[in-house]
Amino acid sequence: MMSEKKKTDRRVQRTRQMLFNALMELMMEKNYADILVSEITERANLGRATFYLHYRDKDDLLASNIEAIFEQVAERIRPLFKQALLAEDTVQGRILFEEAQQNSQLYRMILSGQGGMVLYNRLQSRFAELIADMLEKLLLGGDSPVEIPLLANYLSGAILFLVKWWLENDMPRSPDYMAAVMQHLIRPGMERVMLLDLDWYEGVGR
Amino acid sequence: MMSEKKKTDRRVQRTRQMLFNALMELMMEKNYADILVSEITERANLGRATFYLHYRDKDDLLASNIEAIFEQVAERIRPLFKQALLAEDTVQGRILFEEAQQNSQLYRMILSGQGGMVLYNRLQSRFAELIADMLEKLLLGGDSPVEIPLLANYLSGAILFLVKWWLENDMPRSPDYMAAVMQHLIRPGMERVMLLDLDWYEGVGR
Amino acid sequence: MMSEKKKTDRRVQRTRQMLFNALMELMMEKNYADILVSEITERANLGRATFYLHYRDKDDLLASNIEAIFEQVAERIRPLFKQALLAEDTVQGRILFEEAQQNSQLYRMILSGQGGMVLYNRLQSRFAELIADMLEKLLLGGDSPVEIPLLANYLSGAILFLVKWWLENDMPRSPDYMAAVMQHLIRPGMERVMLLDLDWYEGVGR
Amino acid sequence: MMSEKKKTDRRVQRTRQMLFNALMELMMEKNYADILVSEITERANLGRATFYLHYRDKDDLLASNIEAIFEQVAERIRPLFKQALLAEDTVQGRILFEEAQQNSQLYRMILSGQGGMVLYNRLQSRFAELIADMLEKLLLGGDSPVEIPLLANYLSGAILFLVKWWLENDMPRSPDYMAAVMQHLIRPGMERVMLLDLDWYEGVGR
DNA sequence: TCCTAAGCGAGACGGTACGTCTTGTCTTCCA
DNA sequence: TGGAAGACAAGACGTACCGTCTCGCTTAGGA
Repeated sequence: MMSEKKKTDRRVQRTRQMLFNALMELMMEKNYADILVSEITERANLGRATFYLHYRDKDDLLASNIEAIFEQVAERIRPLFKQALLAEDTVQGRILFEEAQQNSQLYRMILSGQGGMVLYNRLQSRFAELIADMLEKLLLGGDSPVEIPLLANYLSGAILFLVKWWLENDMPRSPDYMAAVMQHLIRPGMERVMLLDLDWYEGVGR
Repeated sequence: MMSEKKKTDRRVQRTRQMLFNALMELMMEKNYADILVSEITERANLGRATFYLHYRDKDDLLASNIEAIFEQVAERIRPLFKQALLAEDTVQGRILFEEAQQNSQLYRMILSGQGGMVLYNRLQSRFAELIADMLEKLLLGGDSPVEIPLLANYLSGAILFLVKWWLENDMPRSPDYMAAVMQHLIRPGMERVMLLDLDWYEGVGR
Repeated sequence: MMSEKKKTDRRVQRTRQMLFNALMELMMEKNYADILVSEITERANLGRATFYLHYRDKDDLLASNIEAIFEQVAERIRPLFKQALLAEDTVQGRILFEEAQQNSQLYRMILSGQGGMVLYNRLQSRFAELIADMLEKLLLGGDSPVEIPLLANYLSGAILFLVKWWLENDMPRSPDYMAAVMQHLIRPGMERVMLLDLDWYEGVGR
Repeated sequence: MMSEKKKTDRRVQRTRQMLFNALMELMMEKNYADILVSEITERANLGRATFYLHYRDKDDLLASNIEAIFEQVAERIRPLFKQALLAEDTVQGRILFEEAQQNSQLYRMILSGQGGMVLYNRLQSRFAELIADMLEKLLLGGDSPVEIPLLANYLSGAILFLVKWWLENDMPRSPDYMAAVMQHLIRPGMERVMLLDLDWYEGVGR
């Protein structure tokens, strides 16, 4: 019936998975730019020609799997944003740093730029999207005095740089501590901005 | 007597300058990674061999001039931080966005990653250093409840992402507006954190 | 009982025939060396894997069928040699050129080298063998003053080059004419050599 | 002045010579078709990329040097043809076989087809040209009853196959002997053909 | 009539050579 | 002496073709 197709598909899927796994492994060890196709295939126990059967080049391999990666990451992170940033407690923030801790190698690789600009930019923009979604839900259709993308980018920069700094310095504080500081740094400003009224606009030549 | 030496030196300086200028021009046009040494020398009207007379490779050319670049940038930005972040008014912040506006091509190139991770990371860390310096001066030897590098990285992420978003979206707001929003977002949190007392530490398992 | 085998055999034979036909067709169109296995199987409406089910490679396909080809050619040519070279008339020689004319594409392909050196060499050596056989029969057990292989190679070179020239120049003369010239060129020398006596040997340091 | 150019030229010439020498060496050892570009450059102590700096591919290397080779060969052989084929004595013919003997490896490689069809065909056609030139000079402007290219091809086939047979059988006879047999085989026929008169044409439907 | 073994198509895969491209080194000459 | 010109080695790239393999489909014979 369709088992024929399925078997071939599975074999192909397995090959692609092995290639991507090899790439990810290598990205943990060295700069993305310094990784050779032959290193990838060697690590994946595949012939170099096989690589080109599936992907045009190294960037294609990354691009073709990057979204799946971020979908996983987003899946893990999304629930954290439900209340995380504006909540009284710091539970959600703590979970964020714990998540970073558990996959510290991955996040550090991406955030420190070892995975290349494409990966870095994709993580950053995906993160900003997640935050924007969250902000919109919080507003429940109400208008924000300041445009959401601006706020989302501010938040993503603030949070990511905190995580980056934390990971690059080998996590010198507890997730609890980081979450608390983050909360204190971010929430007051967000609350202030959300409450800005129209009068304020006039003064700054929007 | 030594005018001969001097002339030679000047000639060398001129050659190096032309190489770096060519690189900067090219970085405005395409990804750093895609720029060839031959493109640089061609644009500089020099032989390719001449390049290797002065620099080991493309990265060396960038690295050898990057600090000079950032010194200029820092020189322009440093005064802005004197009071910028904690001041009541938004004058300094406005000047920051105006600076970004005037050299928008350069900053956009760097912040969007077109100049490569090295340049991006160097800008980011240099920026964090500037902020850290400023914070230390503000404290006048007094202790900060939260370590300065953490705060400096938070601030640099927050500010740079705001600038990045602004430039990538073709500066949809006035520098005034951006400075005001930034001020509202950042200052309350900073004030809160600076006032944290020791009691607070106990709760979060430093 | 054996009809089972037979049917299978026939199917296999048909497949092999189609592969060889495809190869022969392609050899008429382009250099043997430039022909791809995939071109052969495509032309034969077979899968590429099927090719390797029957032959090791392209050379194997040719080698495995080449003898059959030459058997056919030899069958057609053999009778011509009965008296051809030493006869008074040129009937047999004319038939030779007529044969070449009828299969001009094939012979031209082989003789001009389009079929590769293997085919060319095989035709040449097979042709020399045919001539050697003929010479031996003519001698009826008597000794030749000059060794037969030498003569056979001389004759095969002389004849094949005449045919080759004729075909490559689009047969500018009639078979009659070619046969007559060939006769005049070859017969006197052959007669002379056949009549050489032992005295002659002494002078040339056999 | 021009010594600059000359030095570069010489270096290039030397590189090309080394490549060609390596190819010739390899052609003595194995089939032309089986020789790899990397084998050539390795033998020539050059990088593979350097090969492509000078030649498009293996065939180009051969083609670009083949004429020089044949010019040398022709230079050595041309004088032999002054009287060789129609003279009473066999001196010239003996010299031909002695030439073949001295460069037996080269001629055997070419004639047995190890050097590929291109080389074989080029030698054969160049040889026929030499003979045609010689025939024309012999006729001193007088007309030949049979067109010269036809005769030249007959002669080149006859002679080359004799040489080929002789070399492939490890020169079982003396050059003297071969020259004498060749003379006996060829001269009577050539004389006969040269004396053919017009009456003869009518019978064969030119 | 079914069933079973063979021929075959499809296509993934490892391997090898190709021809191209860019890099970094070197040498020779010129200004 | 600095720079231009350009030959060269090194080595990764992406492509092409090869020969091998596995997996099902088809089909023709024998049960």
